[in-house]
Amino acid sequence: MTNAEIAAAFEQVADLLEFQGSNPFRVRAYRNAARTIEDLPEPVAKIVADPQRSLTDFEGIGKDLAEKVTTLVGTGSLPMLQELLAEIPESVLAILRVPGLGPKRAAVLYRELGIASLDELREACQSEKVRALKGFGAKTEAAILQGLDIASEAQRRILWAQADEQVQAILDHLRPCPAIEQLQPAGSYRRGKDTVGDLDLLAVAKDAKRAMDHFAAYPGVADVLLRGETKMSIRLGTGLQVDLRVVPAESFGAALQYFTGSQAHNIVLRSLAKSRGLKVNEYGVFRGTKAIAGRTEEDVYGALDLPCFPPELREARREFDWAQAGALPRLVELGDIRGDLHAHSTWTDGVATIEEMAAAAKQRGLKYLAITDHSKRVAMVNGLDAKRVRRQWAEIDKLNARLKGITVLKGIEVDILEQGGLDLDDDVLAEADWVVASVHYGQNQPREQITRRVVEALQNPHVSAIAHPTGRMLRQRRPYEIDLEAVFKTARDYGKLLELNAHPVRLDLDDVACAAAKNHGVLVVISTDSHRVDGLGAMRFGIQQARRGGLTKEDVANTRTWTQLKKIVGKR
DNA sequence: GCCGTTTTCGGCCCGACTGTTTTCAGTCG
Repeated sequence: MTNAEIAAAFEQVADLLEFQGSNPFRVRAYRNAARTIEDLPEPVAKIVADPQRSLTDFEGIGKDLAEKVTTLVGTGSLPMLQELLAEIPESVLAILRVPGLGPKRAAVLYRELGIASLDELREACQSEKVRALKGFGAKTEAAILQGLDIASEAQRRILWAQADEQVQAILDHLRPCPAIEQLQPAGSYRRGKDTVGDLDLLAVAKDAKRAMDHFAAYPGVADVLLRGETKMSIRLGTGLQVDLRVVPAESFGAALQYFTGSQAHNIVLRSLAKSRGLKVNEYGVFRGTKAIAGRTEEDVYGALDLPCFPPELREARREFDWAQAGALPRLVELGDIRGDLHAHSTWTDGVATIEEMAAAAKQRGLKYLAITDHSKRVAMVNGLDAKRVRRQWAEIDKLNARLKGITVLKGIEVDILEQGGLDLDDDVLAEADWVVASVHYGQNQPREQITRRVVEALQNPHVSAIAHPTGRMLRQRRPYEIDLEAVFKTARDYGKLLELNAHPVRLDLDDVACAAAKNHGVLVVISTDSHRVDGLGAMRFGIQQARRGGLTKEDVANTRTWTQLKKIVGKR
């Protein structure tokens, strides 16, 4: 069983227990354990199999949950979960996803009216049976019906890049408002999560009412969900929910800290404060009733003797341990990047010439750019055979002779063939500065076969890196199945790199995988896989993920000069 | 169910908003 599957089982247990009205802290214990396991940089099965190690060493996993994990790994199922499912139909869990309905009310609906599915819920609301229940009323009934519509509207998380567009548009709308003095987006958007569920905006305003009126007048607003003194929620026509909070200037830092989250990070922070006789809320840090911090985030963390964590690290993973040890990693930054090592040109499916790409890279301050067009197997895009790639490289040599301030590397994105092996002969690859290998075909093969192909490619002396190693290549396609553990191990043993493809919809090496690579001592290379000049701008998406994975400048290969880098990958 | 510079019991983050209440429970983040 994979970590994700084990985590999902625990999440389901938590949902069911919550529905049953169990001790909320017990529910939280299951959710915490699910998170811990999901974030683990190695397969939990490996830890279980190792007699030297114990699952209870991990945060939030005690004796009981360690046993349950062992059961799940060994048998693939969990008796406790089966028992819960025998008592409660799985379909009721969908009801918990309806906005405004939590475990308490869902349980009343199930107990009093036998409602066990979304369809039954809609039916009961429409026939006005729900309003008769104690604690419910006509307004609640209407709210549930509206919530049902939202739930069925595939209300899923959107990609960070899509959220970014909407954030910028809203900020542009809000900034001219004279009542607003400070404005800052928070939430998972600020933490740079690969996907965003809703947006949180934070403002300091002379006049909260005017600020909210201005917010409500944003042309993209479809619906005002709620509006109070300090908080207002709207839903955009795009389906995205946006919350605006108005806070006093002396609380701005505390509010920014609080609304940036994550929730798990805040829980740890507040517990820590409590153990020191302090209280943290969105208005500040308090000793008794006296505020001792709140204006800036630095003050808030500082009052607790903590460094101001970069938002990307605030996930209650390891940041508090790092801070305690005084060893918070200095995360990689966009400015550290010296070169881009995956780009296409008009020779295959790119839309810009090599020279145009090089000029754009130089303009972005890069010192080198590898042109890695496809090899011949990708016939659809006129992939390069030995003859054409050599012609391209001769042209790059000529180009380099007249370019100043940037070096174009002679690269290739060589296909890892279905039956194994690479799409170009070793004598050709040997002439390249930079070789990325990737799986484009045979993605439905069994896990062992794909793993073998990639591992074999990593063992080829001419290969520099594997592109999209987790197989998350296209948004709409399911990633291929691969034994990442084996890939990390081989990459480490052979001194090869794994590529974090920074395309906004192709986040192939996510934050957890980045952390795992680091854990295995494997360097990551962040590349944009650009097919056009503005594609080079996607580097920032990759940086975000790498930062979330705790990667420093040293963990990312393309922060090196090309001279340093080619020693790492053993090129001439 | 986890956890321990108040350690094996008794805690577990904290506040805003809403609707149905007549002082508060439920939900959300």
